Amino acid sequence: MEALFDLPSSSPPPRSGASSLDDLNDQQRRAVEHAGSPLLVVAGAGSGKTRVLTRRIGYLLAERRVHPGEIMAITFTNKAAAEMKERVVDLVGRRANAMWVSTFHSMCVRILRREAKTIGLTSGFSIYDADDSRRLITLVARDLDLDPKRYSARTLSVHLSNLKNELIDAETAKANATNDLERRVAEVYVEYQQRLAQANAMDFDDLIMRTVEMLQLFPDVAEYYHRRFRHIMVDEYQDTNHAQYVLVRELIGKGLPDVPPAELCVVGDADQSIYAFRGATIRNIVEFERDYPNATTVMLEQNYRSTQTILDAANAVISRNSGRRDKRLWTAHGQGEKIVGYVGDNEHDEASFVANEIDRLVDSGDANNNDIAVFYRTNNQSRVFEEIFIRLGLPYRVVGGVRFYERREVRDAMAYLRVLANPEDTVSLRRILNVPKRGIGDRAEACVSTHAERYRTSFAAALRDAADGKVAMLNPRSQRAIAGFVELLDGLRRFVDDGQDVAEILDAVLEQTGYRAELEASDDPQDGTRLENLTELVTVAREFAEGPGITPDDAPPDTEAVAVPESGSLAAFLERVSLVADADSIPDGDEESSGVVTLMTLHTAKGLEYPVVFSTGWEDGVFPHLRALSDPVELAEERRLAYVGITRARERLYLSRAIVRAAWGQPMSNPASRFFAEIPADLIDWRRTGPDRAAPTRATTWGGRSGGGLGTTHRPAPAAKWKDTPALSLDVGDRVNHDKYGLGTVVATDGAGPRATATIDFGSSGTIRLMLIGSVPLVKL
DNA sequence: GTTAGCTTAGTTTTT
DNA sequence: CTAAGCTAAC
Repeated sequence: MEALFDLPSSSPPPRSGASSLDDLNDQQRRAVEHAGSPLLVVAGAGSGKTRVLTRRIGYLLAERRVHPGEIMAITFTNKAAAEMKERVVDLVGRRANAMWVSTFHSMCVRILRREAKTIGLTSGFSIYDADDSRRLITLVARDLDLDPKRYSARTLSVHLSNLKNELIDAETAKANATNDLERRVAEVYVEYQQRLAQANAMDFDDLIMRTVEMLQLFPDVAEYYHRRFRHIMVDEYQDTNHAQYVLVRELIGKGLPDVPPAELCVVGDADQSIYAFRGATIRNIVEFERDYPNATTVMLEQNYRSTQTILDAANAVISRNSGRRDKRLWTAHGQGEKIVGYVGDNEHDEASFVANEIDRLVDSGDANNNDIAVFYRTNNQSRVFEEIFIRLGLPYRVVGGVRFYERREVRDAMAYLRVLANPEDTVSLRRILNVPKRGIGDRAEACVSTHAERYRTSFAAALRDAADGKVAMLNPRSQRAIAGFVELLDGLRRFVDDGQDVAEILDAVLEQTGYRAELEASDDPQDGTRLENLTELVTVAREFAEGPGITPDDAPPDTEAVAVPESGSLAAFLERVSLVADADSIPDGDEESSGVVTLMTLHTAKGLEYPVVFSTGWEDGVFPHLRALSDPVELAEERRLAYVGITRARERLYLSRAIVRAAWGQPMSNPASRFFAEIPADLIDWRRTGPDRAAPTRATTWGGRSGGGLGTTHRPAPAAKWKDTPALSLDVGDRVNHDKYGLGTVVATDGAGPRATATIDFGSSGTIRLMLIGSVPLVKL
């Protein structure tokens, strides 16, 4: 949350010789100096890409006489944007503030608010996040009588998002639908967009799509931006989706007689693309040279972060992905320590190994807690680590998981604020209609909703009608409750009209709605935490309101009439919160967070680095994830995730797995991650390779890819496609032999395809549930 | 209209 | 196992 208040740091005087490039390597320097055609910087992990970006900006300003106002730099996170701006300010001073350095989304919001009139919007529109969007989809799907099993809000939401990421609008989707699912999705899409418009709201994907739409539809608007922005830079280009790709093209322009296309510089690493599941296309970076035929490419391969051992492991793993641009990271740092491997009997054993090892490293003075990070594939894996860390009194911090702004109580409070700012915000309005309980139940809500539909009016207007007794079938008790609610909102809105600050408004909301009182009266221990979170939110709001007068983008007052919300205002607060998820709460070694071990998913780890990294849960079915095992495309993405994980480590890397891990309450035995076999054996020092008693025979029928866990010699996995399913089809009663557990009898089977499992009685070795995926070291006798 | 108990379905998630 | 969503009884 701290990122909410990142202010431009008080600028030290510009360093003399801001444009001296002596401290850059040849490639970095080429990237900084390149001029005149589109530039792709392929920046391997740890190769100093942020440095190149900021220095390039500094160079543009100092040497090429570019005005800061002509530069737009786009990132994916607010944190990255704030960091970049800060570094440029350090380099060239305050005038850097005239640049636009922001995320795709906040840049679009800024443009959309400025041009709201052009496309028939009110500038105070709400921004719906995934949760809001899903709620609206649920409402729409229900109204369309869709079977919630076949068309879950989740599924629909994924499809809608994909369409928007491809810039396909509702009508086109409808016209092009070829099967039942597509037709249904298109129907939902059409209705959903209507409801969004009615609620004066946009979802995240709309922000991009509508900006593109506007630039394409209104050449004069586009021309304004073409004239203004002469340099466009995009960070993490491998994470852009199609819509963002087109947006960049539109911002650059095709060139006019007196306005050549803007100069483009993109930076990225296809090997670190791990967000394909959200629409990111590796294509954008891979095909850059085709998209921009006169483009220049610079490759940054020298790594300034890790030891050669770590880089060798990373190179070896990622080289298994096909169709990639070959790129080999190297360092001048030297070989360094071997990677430490560990095989635990179960996840608790694995976690205590990690904890003990951390203890040892800290005791011996090799590391501080805050030098250390523990990575895992999925959030639920953090639990075992937390348990043992608590037991041992090891200070830690979990990044991610349920985020502050996603907590129910915080969302409820924010929904009130949103309704106050945008009365038509239906999703927020319906969310708080009966929260806290005030006797407006499903039935009453349905009556109001029906009324709104019949009279083609908004839900908000229908609510007022209900309060006035104009809604059919509504019982007097509900009518009174609704009247009370409408009055409550009107009362609260007066605070807004009086120009009270966000904190005061929020406080009034919590007080007058009885939300706070309800939590205080509760004896549910969870409610205590909820109360704390709300207090925290009030604090956040207060700091925001009292913050020095800067606009949400840290932008200086624009000379043009820009519809940026007034600083510290309710609208500004809402915008900030909508566009900042607090993934920025990552401890970065400063006072507040020193001495704390950091736990996070591999995804969250991207862009970070730690002297000591524990990457855990290296098991087929966990990492790579079960859902990726049977799909080569998804498997390739998991491999990139492994690459990201490995390259986060500066000096020491630990890779571990557990033989048995509880999954959904049941113990599951997972084979070693196939990625183990992709790391040259001589890079790993196995601290433990499995149960001490085990001296199993290797089964060879399916390749025996038991990973390094057996401590056997490294054997490279065959390059391409593994048939993971059906690996082995078993029935109750079958006799089997397992590498580790020996002879057993199948007592139950469950699931099909990649999810098939068998519960097997191994006699003295116990009864264990196994996944029947390709690499399970099991043979049917 | 509310709530307790049941069923069901479970990656990752920068905005 | 756990959280969320739904049905059945207060």
